[in-house]
Amino acid sequence: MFPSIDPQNGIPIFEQVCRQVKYAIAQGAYHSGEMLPSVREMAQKMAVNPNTVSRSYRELQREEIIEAIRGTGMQITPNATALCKKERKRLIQERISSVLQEAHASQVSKSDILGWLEKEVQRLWK
Amino acid sequence: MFPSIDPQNGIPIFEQVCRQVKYAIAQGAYHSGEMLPSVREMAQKMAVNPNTVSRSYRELQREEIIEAIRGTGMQITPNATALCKKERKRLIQERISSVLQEAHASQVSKSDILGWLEKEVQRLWK
Amino acid sequence: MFPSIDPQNGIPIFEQVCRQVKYAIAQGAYHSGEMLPSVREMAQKMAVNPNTVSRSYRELQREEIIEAIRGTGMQITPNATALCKKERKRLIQERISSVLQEAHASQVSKSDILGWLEKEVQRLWK
Amino acid sequence: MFPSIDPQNGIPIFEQVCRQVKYAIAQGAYHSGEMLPSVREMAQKMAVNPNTVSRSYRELQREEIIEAIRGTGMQITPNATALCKKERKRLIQERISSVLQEAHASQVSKSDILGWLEKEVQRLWK
DNA sequence: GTGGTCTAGACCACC
DNA sequence: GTGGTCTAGACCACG
Repeated sequence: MFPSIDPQNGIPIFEQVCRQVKYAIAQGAYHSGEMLPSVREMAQKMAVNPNTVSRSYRELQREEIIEAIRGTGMQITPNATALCKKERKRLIQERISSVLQEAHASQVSKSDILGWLEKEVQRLWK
Repeated sequence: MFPSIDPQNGIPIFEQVCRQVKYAIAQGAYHSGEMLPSVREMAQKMAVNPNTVSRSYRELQREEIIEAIRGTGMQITPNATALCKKERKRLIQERISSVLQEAHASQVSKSDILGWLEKEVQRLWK
Repeated sequence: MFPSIDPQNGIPIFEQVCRQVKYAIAQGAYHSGEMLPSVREMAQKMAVNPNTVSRSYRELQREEIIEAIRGTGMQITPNATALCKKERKRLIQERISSVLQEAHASQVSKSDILGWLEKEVQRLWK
Repeated sequence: MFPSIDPQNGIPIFEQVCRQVKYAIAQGAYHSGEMLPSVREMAQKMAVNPNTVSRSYRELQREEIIEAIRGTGMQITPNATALCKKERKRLIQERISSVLQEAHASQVSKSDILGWLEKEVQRLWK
């Protein structure tokens, strides 16, 4: 279900956990009203310190993607799916914009950049 | 010549200094055999502690982009321009590949992604 | 465990720390997966500033002898022992080659040099 | 006559100049009572800053290998040849002793070390 | 003047 | 608790 995390790649572990939960929600692996695994369960699944999972959940709560049900656990909010999808889209567009801007600043020619983009798009979307 | 650095953006200052020097070399602002501004001079220009610049220069030395001439200063190596240009190209291609991969994994449709790319390329390369 | 360092012998302290760690690993005092003493601990043991130890650890990281586990400490990499042993061997062979070359260039006779070598080897290896 | 110096190898340039002069004297290229080239001349020959040659000469004077003749230049002292030869011998013996000691401390086997020594001696003294 | 090293003390994010 | 970064100020050898 969750690919495990990489403690060496510079991205904080709690951030990686957040991303994976959001990703799972955006893909429809969790739906509104479902419960997320408990902190301890999730920590074990991901081979991560429970404190770290706890921090991730706190973060997700702040973004209103999950909410704490006292004595029960963390529940996916009604608009979680929409939020996660929207965020993914925004993030991807931002990254595209930023990399193209840098390419332009580095004086990469239009034909070079179009070539690279074409190649990757072909490869991925077959 | 050098835009100043942003101490708040998460990227370590010494890393920002490295990047700016590499960028300047890639753009042809420095050529092989020229001397880089002295540690103290650069530190003042960028409003940064000399130790920080020193660390950046050490890093650039390790990457064989500059070399220290004792008692004299830091000199651009013969192949610095090639190295910097190559690195920029590699970085941009990697980022393009990675963002498109994520877009694909998020099930963005081919037409959507092509639309976004087209729009940005038009905007930047006029 | 670690003999302390000599701040007066021309070799930078951070370099001496690196060497001692590598030496300890080559001798089998540390094994893959173990944690190195923390920066602050090592600094106290060696009566050195923590920043200096930090620089040594950074260097060892670059050589892939240890890796940083965030919030946890520095861990010996899987191939650290092999790397350290190999480096020691390389260094010794280089030094032998260089001193013999200089002896030859200085027109030391073959019998003289053999005599000196024999004497030292006997003395050390009993 | 003088091989040129290497500004990148860690050994101070003034030290390299000293060594080369001593080496030349030990080899009999200069004899007692002869004059050394002037600071300016030597600096040009070696492509080095005159200040640096000056410092080397000062050093050689301190070791009583040359002496200043006012208004004339630097003269090789009567016992220069003996001193230089003796120093070379001492240096070589010290370095041999030190590297063998390190090899022993690193638990290199007697047969390994003998093999390496043999190979190098054969190669150099043919 | 140059770069290189070291110390001291501070602050940060992470686990 | 951990490592990582930054600043400040000092000292050194080199050219």
